[in-house]
Amino acid sequence: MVTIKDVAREAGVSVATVSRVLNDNGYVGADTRKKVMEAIAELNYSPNEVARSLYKRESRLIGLLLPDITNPFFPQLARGVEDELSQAGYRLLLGNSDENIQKELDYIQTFVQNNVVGIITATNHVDYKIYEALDLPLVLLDRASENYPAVFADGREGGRLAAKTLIEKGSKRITLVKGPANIKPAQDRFQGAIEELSQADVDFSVLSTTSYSFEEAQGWAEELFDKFSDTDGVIASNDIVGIAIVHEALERGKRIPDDVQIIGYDDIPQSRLSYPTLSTIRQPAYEMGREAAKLLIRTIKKEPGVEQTIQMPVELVERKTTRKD
Amino acid sequence: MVTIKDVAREAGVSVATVSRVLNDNGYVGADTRKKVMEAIAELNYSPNEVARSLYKRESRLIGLLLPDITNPFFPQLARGVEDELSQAGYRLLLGNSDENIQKELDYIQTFVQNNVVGIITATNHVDYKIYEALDLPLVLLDRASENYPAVFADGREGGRLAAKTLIEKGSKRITLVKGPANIKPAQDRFQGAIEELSQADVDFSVLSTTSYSFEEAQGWAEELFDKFSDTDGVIASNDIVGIAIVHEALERGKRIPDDVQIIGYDDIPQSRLSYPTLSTIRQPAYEMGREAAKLLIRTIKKEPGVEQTIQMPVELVERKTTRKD
DNA sequence: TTGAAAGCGCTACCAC
DNA sequence: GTGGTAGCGCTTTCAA
Repeated sequence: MVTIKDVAREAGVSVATVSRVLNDNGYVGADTRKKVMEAIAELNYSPNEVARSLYKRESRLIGLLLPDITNPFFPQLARGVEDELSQAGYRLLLGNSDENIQKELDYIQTFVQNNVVGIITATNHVDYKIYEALDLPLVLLDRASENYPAVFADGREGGRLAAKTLIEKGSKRITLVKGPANIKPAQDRFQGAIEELSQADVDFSVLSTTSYSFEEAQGWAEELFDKFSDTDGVIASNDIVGIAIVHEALERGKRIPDDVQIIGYDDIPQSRLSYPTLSTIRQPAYEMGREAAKLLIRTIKKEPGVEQTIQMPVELVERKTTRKD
Repeated sequence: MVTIKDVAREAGVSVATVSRVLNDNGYVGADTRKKVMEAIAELNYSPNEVARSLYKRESRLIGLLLPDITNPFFPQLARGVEDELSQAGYRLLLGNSDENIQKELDYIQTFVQNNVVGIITATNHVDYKIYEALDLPLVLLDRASENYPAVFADGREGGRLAAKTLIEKGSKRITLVKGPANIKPAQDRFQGAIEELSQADVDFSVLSTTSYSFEEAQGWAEELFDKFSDTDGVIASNDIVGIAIVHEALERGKRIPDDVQIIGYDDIPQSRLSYPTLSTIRQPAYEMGREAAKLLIRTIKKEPGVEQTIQMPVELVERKTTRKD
């Protein structure tokens, strides 16, 4: 490993001087600077971040905590976060919590042990006690909060929009799929949909589900049509479940959208590849990730007047599982 | 921040002693140990990994370099890696390279700067010059190599299997979709398919594509049926493209699998949610991730006789886009 | 069985 | 403008 000492020796100056040119602060004579630069290039030196981090008590690392990168909504978030962060010179320490509190605690702890300068968490099972004690910039992603900066989409409005869409397009016996109870955003969109459905002149029923997983989605879809075989409009808890429902409807010989309309939630990339393509409520996941990263960077830099909360717009994406008018 | 000094003071011992109980080495009297443990608990102390890392010149961090987490094949790999690694007490520094050599170099450099103890890379655009100079355990994931430990699935065999399947099930005018030229595994499976097709008594044609992205998949599918409208069997370059092709075939009024059979590659989770469900060649992505992590850990620990290379089996998953016999 | 102290690579303060 | 050096939190000799 080549260290600052080697560079100093090579350039015939002191380590202090090398450090100055490295960090571009303090006075350094033009030719001294040149010598140092040459030595750096010559030795192919790059500073040890660990030593820096130790001294300055802060790294260029940021912790990102996700429920499960395997759920196609999260890679988008993660990518948005990374793209913004890496551009600003930060690197990502990644953890998947599976909404398991112990894993979450473990990751938070190692984030701290590694001197991260901030944390972004998209976890729902948040135990505020840890976060409270955390003396670190924190931003919540895909989750609202009164206590922390947060970036999230308007779930309630999204739920309303989904319901309104099906109602306007003529569904009369709507089935609303309720996502996992412990996932806050799932409940928000559920509430929004309920509000809208309650005010309208339609029958509706609710199917309770406890997961978003690919493995189980098919099961929920079957259960749905077993229980509510005559439904003519389904509001899915997310796109995975929505795609599974489309699939199952076709399997049972229903015509989409004539016999049954289906609307998803999230707008994951594969929704436009389903057949028929899935109408859905879009959350701008990638942009949410970017915004969260920007917000975090601003709070790290202690910029004044940083908004506590960014609510991203939700949007109807009309494709082929809803009727044309 | 509570440091080892605080603990030492609280316990009435020296920092050396605290360090000894922390690392469980050297002699420590039973009651001294007890006092220290109590102080640690009392102060809720956990050691600063950065300081440790600096002194020992190695961290508990591992760098993971991926082309793009947004491509659904990679979250599975990543999750496998993480599950295995975190269990062994390692944490993940994550980077997406987009197959861009500069990003790759940047990430590698910061991995090194942060004292990672090893690197796993699933990048194809590998510039061996950097890796050669790297004095660090490295394992290649989803990529074969003679020079480095690697975990990958048998692409050639997979390609063969895909072709053989379509041939056996009666396709006579097969279209083979060739994946991006710079992606090694894509070429392996392509070669395997070519081999098999060449030996068989069928016509076939090749469609060249340059990406795996969701955005463009639809375009490839359209191009395919525009150019080869009478094809009765398609070997897709991966499942994303496969799903897009299924979609487009249906759109054009073709019956699947009667008019055209389609076989994908990877077995990403959403393949079983497509309609009809996609027959495909499965790569055990999650397990590949785990194996890569295990392999890395073993080489880090310098265990003797570590295999240089692990080839994972590839497997036909028959679903609804191929005929039943 | 324990403590003192050097030193990991770097930054920042204080002299000159 | 530049160099010497203390010190970031920890581990590991070396002595006692």
